Amino acid sequence: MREDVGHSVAGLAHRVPELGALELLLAVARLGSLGRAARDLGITQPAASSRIRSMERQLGVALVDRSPAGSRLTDAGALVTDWARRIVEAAEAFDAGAQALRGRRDSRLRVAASMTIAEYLLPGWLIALRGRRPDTAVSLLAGNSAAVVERLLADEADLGFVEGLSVPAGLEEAVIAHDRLIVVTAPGHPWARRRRPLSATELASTPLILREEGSGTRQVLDAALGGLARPLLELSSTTAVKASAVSGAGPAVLSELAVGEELAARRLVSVPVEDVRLDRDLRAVWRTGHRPAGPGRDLLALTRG
Amino acid sequence: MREDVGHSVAGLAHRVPELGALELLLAVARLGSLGRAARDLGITQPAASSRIRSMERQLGVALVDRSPAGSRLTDAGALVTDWARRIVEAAEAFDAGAQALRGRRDSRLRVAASMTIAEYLLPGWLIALRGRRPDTAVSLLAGNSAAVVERLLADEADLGFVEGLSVPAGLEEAVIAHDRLIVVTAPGHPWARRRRPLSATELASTPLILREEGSGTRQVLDAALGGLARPLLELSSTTAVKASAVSGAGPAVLSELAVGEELAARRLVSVPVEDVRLDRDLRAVWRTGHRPAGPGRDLLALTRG
DNA sequence: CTCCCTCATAAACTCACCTTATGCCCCCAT
DNA sequence: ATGGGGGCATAAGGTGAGTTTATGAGGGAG
Repeated sequence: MREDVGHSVAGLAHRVPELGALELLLAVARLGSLGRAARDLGITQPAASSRIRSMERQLGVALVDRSPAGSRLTDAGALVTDWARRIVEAAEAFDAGAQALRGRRDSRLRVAASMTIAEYLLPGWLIALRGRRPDTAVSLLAGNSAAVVERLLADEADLGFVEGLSVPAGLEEAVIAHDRLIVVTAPGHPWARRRRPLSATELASTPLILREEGSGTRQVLDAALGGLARPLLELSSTTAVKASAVSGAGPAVLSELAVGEELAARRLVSVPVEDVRLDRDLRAVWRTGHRPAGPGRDLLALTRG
Repeated sequence: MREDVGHSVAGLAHRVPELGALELLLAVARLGSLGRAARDLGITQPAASSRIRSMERQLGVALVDRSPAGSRLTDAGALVTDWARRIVEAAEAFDAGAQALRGRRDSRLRVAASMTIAEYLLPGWLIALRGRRPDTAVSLLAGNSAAVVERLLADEADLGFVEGLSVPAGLEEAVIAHDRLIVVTAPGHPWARRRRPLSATELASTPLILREEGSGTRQVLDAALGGLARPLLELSSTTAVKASAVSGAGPAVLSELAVGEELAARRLVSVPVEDVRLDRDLRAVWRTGHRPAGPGRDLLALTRG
């Protein structure tokens, strides 16, 4: 369990420039001059010059070509800048989420969302919403589907997002997207090299790494297999399930949303399945008669294909 | 063009904890105690305590429940930790790429890759490779397909990755994955609401935001349309094309790899197309008779589905 | 009851980063 | 030719965040 993503190379922070430096690099790429980039970030030109220089020293690569006419990225600099952009985008998602989490009850828009949606989708939506309505304060409350429903009925949230199967009474809903559970294993597992799809009975008779009973993910799987899922491990967070699967503990069943990066990096491999309905809808929900208006309506519009 | 990802909220770095703090938070989540997390990162327990505390102050949310038996994440803390993990993973990719970029000629494995692959796929592969062969030093050279071929033939690289259509002489190859070009627009564009797929003639008769002539992306599009692609803008980097499309300048044609996040966050919308072959293969290439052995063979194995 | 592990607090030190104040270089316009 | 302005680099000084060491308080297990 200690051999996964967080495997303590102990010093990532010393080998990767800090966020401010990466932002500065992006600004230089965008504006074409150290001085303009500095002004853009509200620091002085010598500070920018020094920061870029120490980043180049740290990485051991020249990033920008300085000239009396301005500064342009080197080839290596362009590549580094693109990698840096990924970090900064993740940081923007973090920031959007964190602001909503801190948001007080007097926010213009009170959102309640299930963990999976809050984790993987909502930050992106909030960034898009901020692009359209920069002055909207959003507050976020994350919990399981039952908690979301409760908040809505108590009028403590204007708009909710859930992934369960159930259609609660007293609420209206709209399907906004589809999700699918998939079976994944570490690349070394025998199933990783399977060509023939797994059957429902095979899946039901194999011990799996699963979320705990009561979670949306588990509900869907149990329903699909007729309540027969046999747990090898029962863990209470998507992340813990992923970590176990990556470390080779066994096959796991998870939302497609949760494993995109792991599949791309081949830390996990998807195993084909047949004869099992693992699709599920993601729904927006609100109190009957209180269809969201204003910013809520905008957010809802963003989430629909 | 200034209204995109890098839109200078000027202070992201002041609102997002720095990488060291995020790593610390992940360690606390993993190890269940501030002290153990501190030891894991090679700092003292008071330093960890203080850092977590200032992070909580910065975010305005309690992240961990302290008890004499240890520390566990709060609900909000679990969410924040998951968002933080995304940043740290992007930083790990950055680090893996940067190390390879700095790598000297005496590295055990010399890789040459096209920009798109170096940008989006290679860092993940390098992380996976490091997991299997921790002591392998990799050097990376990124350029267009022609440069990759040149390096291989001059024996300045052991293994290359290209996305072009061509099959160069003197080299052997293996298809490792498939990529697809897609048409994207900002959500406000009329095409974003189309249901009927675009025809080849429609695509060819509409001015598009494109990569420059000579790029792999442009080659594939020109071939698919019979050399008729009409540029609205010609830009020399994938990033610039994306930024223009996001800001609503017009429809763009880009690799699927490049726009995953933008599609997920609805900054861009994919437009269906019919009767146009926009698929392309991603290939590993090496000098005839010099099929990679050792670490190169491992990397090759990683990249194949 | 005692030992150990947990976390918090206080005081002193370090050092990375910023600002201010320069200087040099180049291009352009007068 | 000759300022003026934009570009970057360097030097010197200040400030603050993060670190360590030292210590104390609380709870659980043997």
